[in-house]
Amino acid sequence: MKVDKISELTTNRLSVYLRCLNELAAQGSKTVSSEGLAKQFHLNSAQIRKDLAYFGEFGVRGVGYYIDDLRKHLTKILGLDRQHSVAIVGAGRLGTALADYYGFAQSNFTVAALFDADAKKIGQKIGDVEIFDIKNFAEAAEKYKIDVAVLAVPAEYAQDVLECVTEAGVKAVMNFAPIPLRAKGDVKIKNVDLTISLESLSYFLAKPGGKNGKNLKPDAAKIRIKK
Amino acid sequence: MKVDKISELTTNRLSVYLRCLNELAAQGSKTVSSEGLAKQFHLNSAQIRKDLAYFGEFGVRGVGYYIDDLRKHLTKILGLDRQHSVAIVGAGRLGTALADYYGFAQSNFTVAALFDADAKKIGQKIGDVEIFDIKNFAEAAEKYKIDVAVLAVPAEYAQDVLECVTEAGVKAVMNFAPIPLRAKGDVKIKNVDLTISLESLSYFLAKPGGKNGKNLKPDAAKIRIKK
DNA sequence: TGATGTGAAGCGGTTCACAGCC
DNA sequence: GGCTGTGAACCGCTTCACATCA
Repeated sequence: MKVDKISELTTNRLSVYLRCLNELAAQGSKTVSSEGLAKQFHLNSAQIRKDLAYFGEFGVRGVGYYIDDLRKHLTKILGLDRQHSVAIVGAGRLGTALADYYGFAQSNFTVAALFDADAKKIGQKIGDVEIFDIKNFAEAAEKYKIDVAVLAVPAEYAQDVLECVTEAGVKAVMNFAPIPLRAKGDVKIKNVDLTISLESLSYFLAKPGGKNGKNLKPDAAKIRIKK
Repeated sequence: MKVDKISELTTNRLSVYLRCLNELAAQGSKTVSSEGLAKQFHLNSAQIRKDLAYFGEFGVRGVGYYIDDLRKHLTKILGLDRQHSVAIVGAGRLGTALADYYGFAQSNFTVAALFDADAKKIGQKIGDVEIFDIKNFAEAAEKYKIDVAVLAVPAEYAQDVLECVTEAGVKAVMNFAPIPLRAKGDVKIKNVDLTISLESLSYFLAKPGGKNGKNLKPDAAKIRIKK
């Protein structure tokens, strides 16, 4: 297995494992087996072993994994040993809320700058972070060494903003706009689509057996015109 | 295929299809083929047909789908024809930002109440929405007919809050806290884990070939202790 | 002995390809 | 002729089960 063909499902789980290990370390544990981790955090032990084995042989047979050692490896693998500099584009409610989201710092991300197109907002500060004109993104990106952009703009502007930030050399983008974006080249986009999540909840509530147990008409389950 | 065994991947795509159809309708189109949809929005035509066919025979052979008709079906299937009433728990930055997130209204969700444990916040209003004491969740939930809870609280409180809201009868929960929650019974939880998304971006930037093309040492790709 | 690392089996979702229908 | 609806093939991820090794 080549390291560049690892699925995102695997890397997402690495984040989860790291959290679990942090918790165990805080409790004073020194080692843990894949089975122990799985039991405690409702995971699958074989999957843990397989995920870790993609990156190296971190375990000791008969013992398990040394927690501190494995934490260091995962931190390195996930790139959490380096600082990242974030630009948030869109200084509306969501953008400004994200500007002091404590989760950023937790993962070695620093919000370095906000951007907006609204002249009234430019120059204001959210905490320590100044709002700049999106037109000046490229120079600010260089100055602050931005390597991650968060898109918190209305859907209709998202594609344009994406092109703006990728042209400035940003390779990692977190998109909150509810539309699929198309990027050229080697750019990673993570979509956080709250609309889809909401509608998924709505589907769950609406579907037969969703909200009110099984007391909806069962023959409403499938609409069939013929057959 | 029973309607209750449909994967979440499918229902998520239904949301996407509905968006696409709304866009086409706004442009004045009347019908569209699965192939047409796929081409325009970078989807797979077979998958569109299969997803839709789980719920009925909405298409017409030789023609395609009538856009308005299909929109109505999808709206019904996703439960977007009924109003939902949302409680946001946690009146911090994120919770208050979500309180006037326009995406809620778009999907027929109304934010009816905010909740917090901080006495200083209780009684304040964010827009039209009042902040209540989380201790009074059950009665407020009944009064406002809350059917969806959004958890925007620190990770260490999330499980307790979850139990509080599910005991009040809430069956659909959107969780922003970066920990996996365990619910009893027939409760749907949607996790929006920004930490995992961020760390996924971090992984992408850190991995060989991620940020700087292919100019990192190739032999750093896989750490192998032996073999 | 006890737990890892891993080939093989199992499973679910996606894509193909075409019969069936308008 | 054109496009849907769908069985079958395909593919990738998960889980199993065990050889391997401390």
